[in-house]
Amino acid sequence: MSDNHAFPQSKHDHDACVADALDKADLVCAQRGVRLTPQRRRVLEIVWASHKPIGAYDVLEILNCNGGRSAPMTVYRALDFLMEQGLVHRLASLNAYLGCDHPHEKHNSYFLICQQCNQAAELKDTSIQRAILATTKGTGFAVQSQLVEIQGLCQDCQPKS
Amino acid sequence: MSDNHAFPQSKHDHDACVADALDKADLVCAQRGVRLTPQRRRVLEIVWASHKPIGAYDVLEILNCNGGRSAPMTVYRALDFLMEQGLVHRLASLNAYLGCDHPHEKHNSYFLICQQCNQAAELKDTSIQRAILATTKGTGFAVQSQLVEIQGLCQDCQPKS
DNA sequence: TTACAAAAAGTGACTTTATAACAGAACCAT
DNA sequence: ATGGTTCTGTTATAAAGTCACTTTTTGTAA
Repeated sequence: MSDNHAFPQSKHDHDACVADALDKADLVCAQRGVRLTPQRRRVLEIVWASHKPIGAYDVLEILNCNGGRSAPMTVYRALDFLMEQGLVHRLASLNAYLGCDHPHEKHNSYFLICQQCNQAAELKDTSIQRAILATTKGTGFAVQSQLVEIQGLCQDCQPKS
Repeated sequence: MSDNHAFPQSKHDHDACVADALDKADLVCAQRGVRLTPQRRRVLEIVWASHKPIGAYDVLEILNCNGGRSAPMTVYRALDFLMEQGLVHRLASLNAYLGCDHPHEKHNSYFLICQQCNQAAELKDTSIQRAILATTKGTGFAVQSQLVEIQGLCQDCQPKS
């Protein structure tokens, strides 16, 4: 079993992982000529640091934990920017946000969400995409975007046999 | 192109369609020994009558339009029951509810949502399901349920060539 | 047939999630 | 420097959903 696109390992270096994501973000924003301002960077950092889908108001709470007084709009604006740039994704079934680890490329991603530990994994695979296109073909529907969120139990949370 | 599982035709008999759905609902509830009370039946009727995904508060408004005084809980409780029985589905990307036209059988459905006319179609197809299972296989993830919502333009709303 | 427990509905306050609208500050290209 | 654009602050409010408790209805069984 490869660890490619899988759930974050329980024993990995969170800090390095977050730092890496921020580096990537700096890079793609510089390349695109958009501004990863301190606010936006801080929100991205918080989302990544949680290492699982996190709600906007939870982000806000962390943002304000040192006496800050930011309002919800601040967080939503930052999240909107980050989503536009593909740096975070929104999980509609959780009303929560998750850092994306390959923001440099356009992709149709879908998500595995563990109902036990609340971790989520983003998978990048074309077979579902192909199945969707094949299935909708006969309907005359013009696909623009898709939302695929799969609930279940990750390997670590399954009852051991 | 078949009209099987497609968008509702613009010129179909809404009333008959709703009546049919209610008949089916009566039947499946009777078979299962659960109670499709007047409230629940009325909410189901409203959802069906809209013929497109409808929000809980919009249901409430219709429910109350003749001087009723129902509270949100009333609607949410009815919707919860209807979802348990597979009589309606919730579209997470819209926070809206849609009547299901084949409540008698268990099914993994997915949805085409037109961004123009806001109609939605429920598709029942196993190829996406198979693709999901095939893709998740290597991850050790145990799939329990899935959410597939596809945004785009239905045939009627596409720019004509 | 009445009495009782379970299921359903009523009620009001409340929580969570998200947006609107407008004012002020920072940035940056000329 | 200055003026437009982008970003942020701020207040209020909308939209979606839940909690906790009460009352009513309903099916069942003594």
